[in-house]
Amino acid sequence: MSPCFLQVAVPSPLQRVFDYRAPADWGADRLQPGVRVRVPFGRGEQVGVVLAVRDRSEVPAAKLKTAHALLDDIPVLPPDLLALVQWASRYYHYPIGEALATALPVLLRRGHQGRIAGVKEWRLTEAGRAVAADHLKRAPRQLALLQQLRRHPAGLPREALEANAATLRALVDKGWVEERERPCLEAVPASPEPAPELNAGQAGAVAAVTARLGGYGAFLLEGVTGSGKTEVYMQLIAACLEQGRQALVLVPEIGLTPQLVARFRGRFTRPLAVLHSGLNDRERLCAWQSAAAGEAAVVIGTRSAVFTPLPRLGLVLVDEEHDASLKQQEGFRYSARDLAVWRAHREAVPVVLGTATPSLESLYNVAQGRYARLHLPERTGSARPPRVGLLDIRRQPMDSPLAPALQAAMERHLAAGGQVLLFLNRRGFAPTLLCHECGWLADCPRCDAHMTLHQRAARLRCHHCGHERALPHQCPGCGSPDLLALGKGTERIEEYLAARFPDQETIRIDRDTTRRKGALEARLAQATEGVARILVGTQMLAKGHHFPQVSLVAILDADQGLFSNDFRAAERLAQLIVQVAGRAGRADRAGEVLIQTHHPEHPLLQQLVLQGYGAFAEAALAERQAAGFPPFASLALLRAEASGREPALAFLEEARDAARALGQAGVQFWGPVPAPMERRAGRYRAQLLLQAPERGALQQLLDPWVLQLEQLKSARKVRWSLDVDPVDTL
DNA sequence: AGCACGCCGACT
DNA sequence: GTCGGCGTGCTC
Repeated sequence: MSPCFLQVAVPSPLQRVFDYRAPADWGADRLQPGVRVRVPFGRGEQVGVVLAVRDRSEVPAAKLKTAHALLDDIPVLPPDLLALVQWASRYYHYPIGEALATALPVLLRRGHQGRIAGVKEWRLTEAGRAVAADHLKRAPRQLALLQQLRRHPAGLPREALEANAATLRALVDKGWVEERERPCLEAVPASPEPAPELNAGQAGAVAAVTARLGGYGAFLLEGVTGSGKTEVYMQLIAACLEQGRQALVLVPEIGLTPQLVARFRGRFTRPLAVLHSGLNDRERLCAWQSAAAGEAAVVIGTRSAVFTPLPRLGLVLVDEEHDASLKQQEGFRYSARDLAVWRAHREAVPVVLGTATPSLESLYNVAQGRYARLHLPERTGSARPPRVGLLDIRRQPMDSPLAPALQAAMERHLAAGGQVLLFLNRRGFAPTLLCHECGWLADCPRCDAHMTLHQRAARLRCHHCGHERALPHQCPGCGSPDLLALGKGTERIEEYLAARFPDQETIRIDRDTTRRKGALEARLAQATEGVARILVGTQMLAKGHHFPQVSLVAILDADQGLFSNDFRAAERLAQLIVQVAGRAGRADRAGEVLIQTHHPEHPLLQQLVLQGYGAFAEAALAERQAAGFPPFASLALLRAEASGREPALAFLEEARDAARALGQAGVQFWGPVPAPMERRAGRYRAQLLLQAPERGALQQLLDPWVLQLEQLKSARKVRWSLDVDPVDTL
């Protein structure tokens, strides 16, 4: 029997794999790519994934070690998925061992073996449900836990319980609370919701994609808010399930709401698994395994769900394909959308990218004939598109954050029984605090940024590093009590509304008011029910939620997005405006959208308002082409941060020189330059941008370059990362 | 990245 | 005389 060598990807920041001897008694049939092994590494032990099994190794025998344990009988990653992660590792130039570790559920990368059948949950017993509250008058903690469990009769996992071990113990000893195991796949509905009739656009889209089931095809499904994209998704999934295959659905974090899951779950007679960031390790692995075992027929999840093994994959859907959150912004910086397309191609299944506001990349792919465009032109039912208007706020009175015309519109809509949604992408009371006497500004000591004033909390907070301090009563510089809150945030709008519309209930939805678990759901429910007539909030309010009574939407400050250094800022602003506008007038009353700006003549706003997103996108694409920016060029951004400015810049300069020395034609270098906010959380940041008209030229440079970067002496003093296809260059 | 080994300043 | 600073070398 010839000796057996394993090529193993070990989690380490090295762009390399490591060879090990396999013990002679390991069955050759179990040794396949994709199985995990426990191996000695350095002076410790690591869990790695076997990439190849060979009968020889180039590594000198003296250096070779023997693997310790084989953890899987069958590959934890099937060949298709292993290929996906390996491709992504090469494309994004992220070490294969770490890339695999990112793709696997935490428990698997720690070496967990065996199937997880269910997740442990705590719930009230019969006796616990019967107990009267006054039994626990002297034990407020126990009472609180009891009441929490009453609100969640289905049970809660341990970490969701607002109770310490002693409190829980006390209630268990009384026989009021018990632990039980719940299967992680929920029972399917006995009588699923019937599929509604489709309009012509929806039916055409469903027909086009179903015709391609069983082979690769990429589709851009473009439909305004309310045009019924979700229904198209569900009927496509139904067609896929009918063929006995599985469907993968990727959604942005913020869009994966309990309502959406419930809607999907209610429609199919096959089990659905959900993968999102709120799961604990056991829940995540359980869902993952049920997908890998072929039991879950539909997997719906956020970007990391693109790595879920699905033995009978038949369809891939990516919702809100333009959304920046589909790109991981740290560590393994992959685009879940782009990997979804690659995966669909490899596994020969259709992929559908859905959105109301396509990314310019996807529109370009349509123009190139790589994606087929499916259009849902109409809103379902009798809903009509909203009227959109620009509000010139130059020379408006400064004492109100809302232009008189907006206030009048609000009164009109409120009187007519509509809800009003005010959108401002800035939380807190005011962006900063200024001393009227000496000009002192509340700056963050650790960042090149102002601290935001939070009135109710009476704190100054840095939104970039989390640094906090008490709100000063006098200027720390000159002692003057004359401190001015500069600018406006959502909290200040809320305060203003309370004074201006005292009879209307207002609800604020931003990260500050929804930090507590379940708070977002509670507030959204309040908003949907319509008790609150005025809704004010940030981004969170713009995405995915249906407020049927909202008839007026206002964007309070469109100017932030108009003059950013980032080449994608205009695209983002346009998408945001369209998404926010989609919140208006969903039912049968026509909605109204008002955009406050100091630049009503700005071509971007003009184009968007007068001609719509399509015309905007066309113009933006022409600009990108002229400037040589994506999708007409490929970018990579090398970032560095260090304790001082110099080491970061020195590393990037050395990196740039090394790249130039590689002599790859067709790649331009911009920088290095200090990052737009150079100091953040006490660290100095800088970046070097690589731009290439041809993707291939960039990749050919990156391959050898990244290996050299690891060797640079100046790299020791910095933390660096490479971002291929960055979504923001800031 | 960790974590070793390896040479020069202020301390029990 | 040591404890420990972080410079550079390695991980099959």
